[in-house]
Amino acid sequence: MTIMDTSRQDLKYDFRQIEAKWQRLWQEEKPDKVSADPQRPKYYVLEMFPYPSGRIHIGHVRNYSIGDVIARYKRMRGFNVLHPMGWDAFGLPAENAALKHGVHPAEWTYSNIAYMRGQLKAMGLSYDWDREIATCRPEYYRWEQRVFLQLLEKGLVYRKKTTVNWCESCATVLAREQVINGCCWRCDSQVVPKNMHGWFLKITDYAEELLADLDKLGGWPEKVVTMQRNWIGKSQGLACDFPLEGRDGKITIFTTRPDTIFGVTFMSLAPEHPLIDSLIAGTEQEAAVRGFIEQTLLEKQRMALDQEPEKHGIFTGAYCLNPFTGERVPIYVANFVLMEYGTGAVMAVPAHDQRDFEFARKYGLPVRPVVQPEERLDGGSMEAAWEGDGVLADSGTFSGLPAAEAKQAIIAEAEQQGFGKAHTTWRLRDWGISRQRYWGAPIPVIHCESCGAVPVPAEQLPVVLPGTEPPYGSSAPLHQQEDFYTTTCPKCGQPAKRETDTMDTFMESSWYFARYISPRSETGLIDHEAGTYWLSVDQYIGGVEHAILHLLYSRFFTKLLRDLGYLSIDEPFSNLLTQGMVIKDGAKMSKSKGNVVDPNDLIQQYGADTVRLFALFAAPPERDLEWNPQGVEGCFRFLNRVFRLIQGNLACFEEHEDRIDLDQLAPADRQLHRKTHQTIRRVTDSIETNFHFNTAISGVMELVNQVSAVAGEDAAEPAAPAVLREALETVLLLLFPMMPHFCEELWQGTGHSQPLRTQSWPEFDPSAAEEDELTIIVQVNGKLRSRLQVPVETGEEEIKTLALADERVSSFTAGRTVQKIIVVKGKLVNIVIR
RNA sequence: GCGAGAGUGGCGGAACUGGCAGACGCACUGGACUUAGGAUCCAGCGCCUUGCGCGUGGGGGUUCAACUCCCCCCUCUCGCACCA
Repeated sequence: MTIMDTSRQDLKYDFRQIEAKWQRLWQEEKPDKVSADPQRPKYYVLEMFPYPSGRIHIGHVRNYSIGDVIARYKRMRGFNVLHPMGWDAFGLPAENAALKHGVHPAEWTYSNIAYMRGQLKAMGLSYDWDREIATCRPEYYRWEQRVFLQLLEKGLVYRKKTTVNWCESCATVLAREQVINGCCWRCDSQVVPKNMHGWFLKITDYAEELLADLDKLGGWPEKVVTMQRNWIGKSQGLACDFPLEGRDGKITIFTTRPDTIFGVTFMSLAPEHPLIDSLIAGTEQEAAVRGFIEQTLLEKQRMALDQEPEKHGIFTGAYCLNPFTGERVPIYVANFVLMEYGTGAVMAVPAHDQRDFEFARKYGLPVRPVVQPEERLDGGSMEAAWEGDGVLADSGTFSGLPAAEAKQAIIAEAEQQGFGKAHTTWRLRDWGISRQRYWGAPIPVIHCESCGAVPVPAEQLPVVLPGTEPPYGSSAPLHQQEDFYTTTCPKCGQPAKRETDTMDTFMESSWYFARYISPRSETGLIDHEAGTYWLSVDQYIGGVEHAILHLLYSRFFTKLLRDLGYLSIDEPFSNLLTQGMVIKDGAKMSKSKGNVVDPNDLIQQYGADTVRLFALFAAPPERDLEWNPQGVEGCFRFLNRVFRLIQGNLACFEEHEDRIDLDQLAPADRQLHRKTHQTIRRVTDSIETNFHFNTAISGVMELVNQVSAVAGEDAAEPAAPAVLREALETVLLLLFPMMPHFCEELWQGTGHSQPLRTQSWPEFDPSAAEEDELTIIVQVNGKLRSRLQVPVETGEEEIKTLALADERVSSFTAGRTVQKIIVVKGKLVNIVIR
């Protein structure tokens, strides 16, 4: 036993030896390996899995420390805890590394995984390592391919030609988040729109449910829920046809303000609107309109995304007719109308829409108010659009109706007349999952000249990405890999070509939480029974940067997998904790800023327990954490203090007198015993209510401070051994989830035969925690003037008397009239004087 | 512009349901031990004009009592951004 053998003088907290010892043991014994057990309550805690970029960074340290405390705490509370880890292993950086260093992406990825796994183990994280997954393995993505085919069959996957963000110099499609101010995030060259075929997932079919089920996510931060709600962006209104004047055809518009339809004075089309061609063909405006469109599109491309260009447009020369009034409406092309939203055509109501208003004023178009607030609007003199509520005016039979009522009435009328209907528009787009990249999961489709896009038969799955087994082949995109590319059609047997796009890596991360349930299953994506037991994830933890993409896709996938019969849950993550960033010198850590702290160095210098403690102590988890090297030092000091404190009081562990009799305790012992139980209560509350480990830790620090005052050789009155022992054991029990190696070592060193991890979380004894004296605050006119120490049972009248008799109080009350005295039981007295 | 969150000592952060503002830690100051101290221990530590003093971004309000509730304003962070 390392501790007992050393003489007190030389005692040192040797974290290297201690951490290595316990990690070795955990590696051998696998104490955190779990299986489904319906007899026990389960708890599934999950941290967002990392991309194997090469090394763990400090944000990972924080994320996994938080998750590990929760996992260990829940185990001590008797839960059967699933706590897995894996690798989000497909992605662009591997290809970049391949280009730069000539290593195959697979080799690069697997060696990174091996290194980072070692780093995680050096942190002492309590994962069930037997469940580790890597998404780049065919054993993983074969199920994704299977799901893809099932969705294809259900019509939830489709292929279409669309405009994508294309980087010429990298020769690839970029995801929207990889386009920064119109430029490529890697090479900074201009991103251009390009029309290409791609595969899409019909997330819009689930828009309604994705929106409605946000209400079930009570355990999510409000912020994330709101962001998702905005992202989905439901708006309800009227889709309505405006027939063209003097020719066949119509313009369909969408509006959320059908109540303003009598105020339409012109029509605006997006520059990309397909109708424009036929409207202007052969007219004298043709050249001018074409020139305008060309310039607008160019401008749109060049414009930095964070500024709005001035509104401008051009008259096409054509008119359409307002279906309600038959009035002629001039048709404009306008630079602010988006083809991607609604129908690409907007009925313009300058009196009630600020953009239309600005446009109308600029081009001298009429402004006609039709929704009148109390103070009557005048189209000629208005200075801004009125977007508020009001009563309809100049609106035919609808005049006089309040706007809200008018909306419904006008929609009903349009439906009855057959030129419009109630319509809902979504901001959410279908999810384009095709990537022209090598390092991703192949899309299991074969293109045949006569049969078209043919699904790969299920029994031929997985479609394995070529060249991922050593010796590694080329990392070139799949269409350059002849033997992969060329195949035969499963339907007609003719020569055919495989799909060469791979899937967006967000696909893999959308369902990994489910694969952890039965990661080695070769018969299905998930073992149904185990899934029923373990899912959903009780606590998910990760960065807020995934608030939309990953978390929305995972919710979507959960519903897809449910509808395919794999899962029986509606939502994947019952509770979500979005941890803040780790910052240094006021800025996010980044290589370019040169303020990066390498966890490796820290663990070398202080040990994992200290680093974990600091990551938990410096800020509550949801807030940004300012990295402070001196703060780390302070945590290290704390560990050393506790170490010495326990070493100096080993004697109290030798006696095994367990009973603590409240009535027999000396006042100092009673006080320590009380503090011990108050600390248990406080730490438990901090963890249970909001995972505020920072306050939990400071609670334990207070207890340690108090023990220090009454323990050891220097103490004036040595504490009773049983009380001291209880206090010290409590310190170890409460700190264990945060600093497991340290606490296990001391637990063993103080003569316990069973490991600390098998112990239950301590229960607090309310009667032990109870105070028998109270400090009553005495205020005069609301200001603190004195304090009274009274027994708990002191009555109100007595407290009043004592307060008035208090010397410091009477110096304020002397010569004044006491107006009233307010007594708050157990807390304070406030004497109000004039 | 819209939406969300935040603003407390030199710093990170505490404060239950309206009831002691500044727990805990860092930094700093003084002392002890010491050849030495960047170890350890002890003490101090919001501000000032030192008093019926001031103080939780600013201004008002409700209240016996406000970091906490209400109104107005300022600043910062994040997200979305011409969404019809």
